[in-house]
Amino acid sequence: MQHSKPGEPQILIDLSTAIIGTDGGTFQCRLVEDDTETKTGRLPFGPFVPDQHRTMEIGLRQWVGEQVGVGLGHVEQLYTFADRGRQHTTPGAPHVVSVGYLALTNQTGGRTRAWRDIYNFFPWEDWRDGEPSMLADIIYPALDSWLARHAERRASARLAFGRDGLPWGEEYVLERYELLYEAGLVSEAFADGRENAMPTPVVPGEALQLDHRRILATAVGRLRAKLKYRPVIFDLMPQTFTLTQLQHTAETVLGVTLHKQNFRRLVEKSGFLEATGKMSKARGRPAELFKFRHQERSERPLAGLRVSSGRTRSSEA
Amino acid sequence: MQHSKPGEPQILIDLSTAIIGTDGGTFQCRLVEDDTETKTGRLPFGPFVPDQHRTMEIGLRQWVGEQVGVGLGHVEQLYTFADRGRQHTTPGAPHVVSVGYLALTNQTGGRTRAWRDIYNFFPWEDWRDGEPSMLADIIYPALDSWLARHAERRASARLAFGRDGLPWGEEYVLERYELLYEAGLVSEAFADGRENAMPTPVVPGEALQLDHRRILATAVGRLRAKLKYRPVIFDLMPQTFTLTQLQHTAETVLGVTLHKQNFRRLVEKSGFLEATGKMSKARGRPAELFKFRHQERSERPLAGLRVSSGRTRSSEA
DNA sequence: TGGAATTATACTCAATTTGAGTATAAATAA
DNA sequence: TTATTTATACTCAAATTGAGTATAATTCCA
Repeated sequence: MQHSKPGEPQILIDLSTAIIGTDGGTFQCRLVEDDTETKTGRLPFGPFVPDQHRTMEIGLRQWVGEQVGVGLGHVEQLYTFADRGRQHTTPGAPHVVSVGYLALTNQTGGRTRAWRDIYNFFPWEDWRDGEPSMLADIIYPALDSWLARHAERRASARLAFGRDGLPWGEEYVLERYELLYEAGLVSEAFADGRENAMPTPVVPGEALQLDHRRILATAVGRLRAKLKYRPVIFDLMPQTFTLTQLQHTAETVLGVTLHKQNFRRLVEKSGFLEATGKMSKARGRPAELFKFRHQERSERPLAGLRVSSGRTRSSEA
Repeated sequence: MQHSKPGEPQILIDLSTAIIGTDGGTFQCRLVEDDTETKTGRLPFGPFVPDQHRTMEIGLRQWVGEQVGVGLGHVEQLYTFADRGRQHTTPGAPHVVSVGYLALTNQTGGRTRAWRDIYNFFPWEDWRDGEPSMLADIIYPALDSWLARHAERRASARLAFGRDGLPWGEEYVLERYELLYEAGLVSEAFADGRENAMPTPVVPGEALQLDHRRILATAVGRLRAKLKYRPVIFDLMPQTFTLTQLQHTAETVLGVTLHKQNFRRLVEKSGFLEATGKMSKARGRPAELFKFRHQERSERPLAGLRVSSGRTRSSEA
């Protein structure tokens, strides 16, 4: 019950934000541009300074504003990571705890270097064209060989990766990343000094600085789960949009394809949409433009968006 | 991107754990017994000391072990609270951030002073005998008068409390508590020096020290939500149990009554239960004793436990 | 100019799940 | 022995879901 006495090592809190948006079928995360070309990317982050920041959200908005200047919609706290040896590890330095946040935006900056495709960091998470072949080719063999020495983790691996006939749960993004980390299959596992040599095989997928890829995995997992019971998808949409655009956004986030007619039925029944009367001009038959009814936001869960994972893109008629 | 320089005020992290169990229809939380009779209760908590605790969970297990000595089942991080002025507020003292945890146990100590009924702290959350009359009698009038001056919070209040024909969502425990706090209707709102005099009416319900009632509200909300998609309920059950006991536990946690026959159907179909062949000895017809299949735990979501809120206890045939 | 291709939208239908019962069985209490 | 209590089995209509087929309104291009 006593608090730590003066003289004990200081604790520092970093606020790190995964800013997520979509842009025409790509799933994007905003990185900071201040790094040299050769270094791995990083999320916007900075210390929580209680004297300046009445709440952590105020602090994070300051760092986001200064470092990337993106307007944020929905913001939510994800998780607080504090394991020793998973982030900054200068000996003697204060211990750094990082509080991860998810922020959604509908202003993605197209294809600048700063907006990066999230599936670059987690290529095994994109099932829109069917099961990524890297799972069977690289990940499962490597994971199985590790599991042979770590039988106690087998049940977690079955659930996370949907082995032995279990379904692939698209929301277990963090669980999958953590297992790969634990198995030494992502390069961050070796930046921490847990082991010395970085062995092959390391699974494809770009790394990020510090524990930022872990925070991003948490963000994606949370967003995928939340999409199914809260109307957060509209924070990713422009003012008006067609039902197909809405569906593509959902598919981009979830990493699976959906059944078009049923998606339509679900979303129309939900009561969140208001027809604008205007039409989109595109290739085939024009689609009606809808907008989100903000008044309804707080009301209904938009239950569903239940994945009825249609065909994959490649197998479409 | 720079970290805080030496000389800035120190940050302290408190790890606070809401240990939850059930005991024959009461919903219990473990408090620490070291307080004098007159003081409000508190959760087990203590500082996170990075040099001693490799992870926060290790730290919390230490404080729980020392302060209450309860064996923990499922443990999960809830949220990190850091708002200035919502906890310790000695000026000049280090800023305290608290990380709240939920822990489940099946060893409740009966009716000691240390195991307290959670609905003492949130009496408006127990709908097993129908809507608590205090809502219409005390809470809604007080809340409405506050909302008249804070129209921007009206939508949140409608969702949290299920006004205007919206359903009561039993998982919005934190949202309801936060609104009552914001409206100045719980006594903790005045311990912080935000306002000086503590006005009446203050809503019924016992307070806890620091921000512990807020952490407990987070815990209950999370548990209620999680019950619907993960088999956490079994962490609250003894080794073997009848279906009725299982149902009573679910009702106790959710604060509503369930339709017996449908609960049975749901739970039998889930595949989590294994009949032991033994029978319980009680008043009416003996019930079969079941046990939880641990191997299945990781596999299925126990989808459902969908509240089909049967009759209230009082209106039963 | 007139299909072919493309995209949007409407509608169907069987299987499953849900909500709300009724009916019956096996014990104890009086 | 009968009432009371509790457990369990079964029914049935309504709603939801999964997976289509059918048709409409455009542009593309030969």
